[in-house]
Amino acid sequence: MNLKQLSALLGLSQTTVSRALNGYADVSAATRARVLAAAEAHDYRPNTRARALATGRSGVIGHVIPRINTHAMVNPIFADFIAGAGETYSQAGYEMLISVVDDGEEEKAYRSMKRRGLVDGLVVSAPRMNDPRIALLDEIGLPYAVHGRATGADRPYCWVDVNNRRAFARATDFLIDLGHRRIGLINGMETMDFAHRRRRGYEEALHARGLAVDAALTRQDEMTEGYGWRAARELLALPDPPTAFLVSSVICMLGVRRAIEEAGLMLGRDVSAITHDDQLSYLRDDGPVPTFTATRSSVREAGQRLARMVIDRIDTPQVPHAHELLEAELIIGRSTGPAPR
Amino acid sequence: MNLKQLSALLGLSQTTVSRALNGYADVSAATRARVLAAAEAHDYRPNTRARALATGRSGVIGHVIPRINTHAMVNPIFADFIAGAGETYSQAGYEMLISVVDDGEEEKAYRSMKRRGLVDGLVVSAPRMNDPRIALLDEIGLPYAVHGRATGADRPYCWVDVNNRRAFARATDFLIDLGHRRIGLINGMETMDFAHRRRRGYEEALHARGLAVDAALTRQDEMTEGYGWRAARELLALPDPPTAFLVSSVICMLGVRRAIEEAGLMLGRDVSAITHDDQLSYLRDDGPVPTFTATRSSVREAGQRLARMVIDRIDTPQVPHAHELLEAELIIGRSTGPAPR
DNA sequence: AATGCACGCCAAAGCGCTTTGGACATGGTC
DNA sequence: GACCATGTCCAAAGCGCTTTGGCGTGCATT
Repeated sequence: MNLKQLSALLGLSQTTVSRALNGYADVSAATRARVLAAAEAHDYRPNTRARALATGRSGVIGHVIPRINTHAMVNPIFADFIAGAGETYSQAGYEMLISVVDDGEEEKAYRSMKRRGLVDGLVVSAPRMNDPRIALLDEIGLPYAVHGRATGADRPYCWVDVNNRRAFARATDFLIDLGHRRIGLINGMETMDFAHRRRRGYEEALHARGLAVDAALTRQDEMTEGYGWRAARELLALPDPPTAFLVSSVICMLGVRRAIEEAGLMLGRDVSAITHDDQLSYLRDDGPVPTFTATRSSVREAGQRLARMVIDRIDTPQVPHAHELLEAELIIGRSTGPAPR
Repeated sequence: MNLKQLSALLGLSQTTVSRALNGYADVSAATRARVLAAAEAHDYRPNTRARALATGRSGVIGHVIPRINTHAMVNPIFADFIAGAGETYSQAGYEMLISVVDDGEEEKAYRSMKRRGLVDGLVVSAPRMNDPRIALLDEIGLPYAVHGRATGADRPYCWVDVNNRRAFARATDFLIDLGHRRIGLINGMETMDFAHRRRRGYEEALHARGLAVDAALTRQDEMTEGYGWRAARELLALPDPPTAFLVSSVICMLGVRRAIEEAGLMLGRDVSAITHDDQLSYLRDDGPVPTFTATRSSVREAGQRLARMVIDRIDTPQVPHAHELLEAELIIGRSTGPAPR
């Protein structure tokens, strides 16, 4: 059933049926009701491609995921982020397109998407420091919003981000309050903007309390369980080991806990640790008293908000760039306690 | 730059330019070369929507992810699976569309996708026992392929699956060879087809060696770290506890290891455990000697193969339904050893 | 009676591509 | 010289929508 058939059936022109369906005012109430009823009865859905061609809008928003080498680490937060964004898209009548492109082909991919009219807008993920994609997309002229910020980008752009700096500053502060003086940082890759900000929060909090930053106590790498374990093991083996850790993700934290327990220590008593918790659905930690003390912020919610933001950007490009800074909650669990003396 | 402009520029008709670009034979070599050069020079890309409308094919393949309640557990293998499928799609010139739909709306979503001409084909994930989606998609007439099988589906369909039954049978057998007689099964939800098959493999292997299945030694649930920990803890607390475990995923396994270590036991010496390993990129365990003994099969590769399969299905629907049964490797790591006596 | 104005509807022109069904040369066959 | 096959190219007709511009009709205004 297409528009032509539907309008023939109703004895109306395609114009009128189309306008009735799309809510134009110049259709009488009676006619609109008839049209709506018939559309419903025959389960009519306008053909997406034809509509896209006619309107010049595809109703699709793209997410580009770069494929680094062949052994790309897929971001563990990807699934939940996508789920969140996807929910919002569905509600708003948009579709989500995911494009896996070889690293280095990203620019080509963006340009191609624009030229082919494939998408109305884009979501940019995992911004790095001075991320070049922002200037690029402005040049290409594709609406977009960024999940995170790109320190060094000197132009305005839309973003949703967690206040990573403050989250890690608060967490550090909390540990200091508990009497910890040597605090290890098991960070993500600091070329990633979020990790950079977390380090800043950590360092600022230490300074504010008159504590020196000891480079020997910090690590950065891709956030796997194995990395958490290795890093914590190494740090615990130092002559003057840290009594507490800041950890960048729950997966990492699982490794940290393992290293602590292997060392015959007890998490939350002998050694404290706070992790950032993105609330990944397959790593939920929300009993009455959570296992881990954490700076918590739902990446799924970030996905929802970011989706909304791109849509707004597409609908009203003239509005100034929107920002949303989500504050992470500091959730007290069983992995922290007073510094042992 | 669109086709009209490009052909005007070349002094050719749109027909000829289009046919030159699309490799038709009735274009002279010289003309084709000219067209190709001009297209390259102006970075011409045919408008996807117009082409889709003209050809009746969208060049898009859909992945539907159902959103169960609000607290949907997003599948942890989702990201790697998507990455694999996405790679194949890019190479084949297809795009991937991901649609998050409320549970219960799935049928409506499929029908709508068909009517709107949104996608040329679909990938069905996480099949349950007697999954109704298979009959539904046949009725709707949308090409598809299934990631996994649906026990009870009585019609032919395309699928890619891991030989879960054999993998778990082999793992069980291996543990029996090591002298284990009481083997616990920490399974996924057995409404899921893969979990059902794993249990079958486990039971068959026990029977084949004359061992009885002890229902008290098996568990099923969503595969989280916490579940692995709880299940292993409970089982270890039994009067006659298992000396070995079969575990359904690496995330679960992390919890199992924790429970074992908390109990003061050593994994691989006092208690053995084998997990299934989907080779998730953020949970890689591939040192020279892996931490975990595992039945290993790359979900990313499954994504690649499944993508290829849907594409083939779209291109040549008349061909009989394809199947691919991937055998999991049994990788010996440090989490297994002879049964203590 | 002439004018103006909503109101409700429609014909037709796109959107940018693909594809059908020729048209026109050229050259070889009989 | 008539005929046919072959090689190149093209005009025009869609694909299924949206949107522009306009056409009647009836009613209030002048």
